[in-house]
Amino acid sequence: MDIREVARTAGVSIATASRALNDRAEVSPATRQRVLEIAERLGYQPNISARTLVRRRSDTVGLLWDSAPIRRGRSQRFLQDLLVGTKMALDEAGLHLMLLSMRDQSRDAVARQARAHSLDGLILMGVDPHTAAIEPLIDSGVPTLAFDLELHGPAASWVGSDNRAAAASAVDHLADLGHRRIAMIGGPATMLPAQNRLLGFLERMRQRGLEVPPGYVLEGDFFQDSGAGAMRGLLALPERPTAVFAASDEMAIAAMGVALDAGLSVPEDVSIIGIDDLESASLVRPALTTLAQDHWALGRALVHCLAEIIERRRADPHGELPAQLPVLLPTRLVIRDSTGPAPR
Amino acid sequence: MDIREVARTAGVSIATASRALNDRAEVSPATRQRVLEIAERLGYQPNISARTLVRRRSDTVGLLWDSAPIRRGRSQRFLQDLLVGTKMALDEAGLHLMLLSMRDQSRDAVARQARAHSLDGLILMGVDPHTAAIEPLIDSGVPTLAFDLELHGPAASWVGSDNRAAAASAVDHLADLGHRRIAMIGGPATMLPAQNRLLGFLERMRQRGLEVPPGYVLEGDFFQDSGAGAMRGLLALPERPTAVFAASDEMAIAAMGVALDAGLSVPEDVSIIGIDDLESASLVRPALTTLAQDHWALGRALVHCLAEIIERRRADPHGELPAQLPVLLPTRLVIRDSTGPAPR
DNA sequence: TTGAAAGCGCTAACAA
DNA sequence: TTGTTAGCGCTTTCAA
Repeated sequence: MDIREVARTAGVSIATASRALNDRAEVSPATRQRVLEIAERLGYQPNISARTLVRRRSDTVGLLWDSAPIRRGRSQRFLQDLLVGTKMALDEAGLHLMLLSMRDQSRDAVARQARAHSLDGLILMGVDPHTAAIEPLIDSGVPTLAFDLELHGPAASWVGSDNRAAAASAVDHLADLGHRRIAMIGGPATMLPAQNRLLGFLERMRQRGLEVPPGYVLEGDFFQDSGAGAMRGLLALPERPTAVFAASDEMAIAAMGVALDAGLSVPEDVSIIGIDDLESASLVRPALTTLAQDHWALGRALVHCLAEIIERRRADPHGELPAQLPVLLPTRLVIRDSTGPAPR
Repeated sequence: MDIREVARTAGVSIATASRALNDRAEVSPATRQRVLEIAERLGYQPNISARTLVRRRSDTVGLLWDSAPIRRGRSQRFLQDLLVGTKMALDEAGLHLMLLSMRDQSRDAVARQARAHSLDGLILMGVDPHTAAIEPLIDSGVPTLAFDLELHGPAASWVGSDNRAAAASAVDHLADLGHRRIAMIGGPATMLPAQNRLLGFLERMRQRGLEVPPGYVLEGDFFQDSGAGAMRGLLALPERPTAVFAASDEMAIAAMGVALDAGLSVPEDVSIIGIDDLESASLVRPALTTLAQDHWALGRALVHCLAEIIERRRADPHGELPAQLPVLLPTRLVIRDSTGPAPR
């Protein structure tokens, strides 16, 4: 069932059938109508490969998601949520989604995959900023948008939550509750969100005149074990904090578990706040206070930017693109039961 | 940079270049070597659309995942895990993954998409068994494998956990701890896993001589709210159960929350066991005892079956396929802190 | 407004 | 072992 069959049945040429099917202007209403009806009746479905081959665009976006951490047993909940949000947004934009793998580790593997599949654009999530693959990708000029990864290039940009502001809100929330000894369990120093969360934390602590004693800032890796380990360190301190801000819900929940197991009450003895708003956050007892990242909004924002770059590229393949600014979305403070007034 | 360029540079015909690139036997080692080197040097990357068009296969599998529940705010953690497991397995099998959407609700939308993209196979997850789209899909003859959905056809089959055995294990575990008043919060009656979990529960209860009083079997929908609601019902019973088996971790965790909020101790007053082994299960306090579904193994099993059907199809496009049997994988009892000896 | 024809980049049948 | 050639199904000039 191809376009030839449709054309023959409708008694027109293939060219005309194509024009009608693609809603081109130069075809007469009557003809268009007839072709469309016949295509419908015959169950005609255009062959995407043929179309992509000749149009040199696929209406498909590739998504690169480094699954190595998951392979090592770390779950990356948040990225999974992000994936869902992004998929929805792509659906709305009429773009297909191809999941790419990072198995091929060669420098330009990604750019090559993009070319091979005639991908219109690329999305990066959970990709290490030091991956050698990024530079050739930027150079290739394929429209690319990343989550939480500073990407700058002629057709590249990035989207993320405003982590600095988020961390500041966390400090504000705790400080407003009367806490003065506030510790932070940070993320890996190489990652942008971790950097900004730390920055926002330190900044706001200073602004509010709160000290950060030695040992009060620990580096985790966003995953539970590191959160638990850090919390044990915090509890062993001669003067332990009355509140802890963890740079991920996963670490926050693990930290809370350690506190509970140590016989402390949360939030009576120690308040804990996370960031992400994973589903687990509302499931655990006490339910976790956290800064919610809106993965739907992030997905939409990303797809929006990407679609715009693609559109611009199409309109003028070699023109200058206006510099793309990163989009930073606000987080939302969700107060649950793991934070309360400072003890005494 | 196309195959013509490679051929010209190597001083051979396009056909020979193609043969060398595709590792065909009829090409001389010297020629092959030369072509490969030149392709490498030129950064040649075959155009997938062109290849798909002529070969009529794409080495790509489509994954259909009904995101409507997520759109309604239900998370489907387990499917997300399954997606990850499946993606890994596909990578290993050298298959690309295309995420399909169910936006187009017409009966044969899926089969059409499969044809349009020349997809080699299809994976269904979280798809309602009553969806009208399934029948035309089966009829279309596209190799299709589903999770937790009885699919039978010339090139279709399915994979899932052995839910009946899983439920039986749950009963055994609780009964071994001395529980006699065991209730169950089931899943939606239309869904296969829910049916089998209920069946396994009732069967094993009978086998062990345990009664199931009226009101002891409640129907939920796998999501948290229904678990909480059901638990409230159970606690309101004149003689409340000492143990509850919930047909999903999400319901189990919510049920546990209700019990805790009602001032009961878990597992001292009531034991709770779930099924899935979501990440949250190990995060909540008390940590949830559950029956773990191995999503990696499920993914691998599914991809294995699918690849086999695809292979067979290729070898003999119109031959009879041997009847595919569904693959049922065992679950694993993970004993944590939410189950304990029966009270008194 | 329509049709004829070229060609997107590749594979594979056939011939040499 | 290699080359010539005919398409795969579609879009898009160009001419009518």
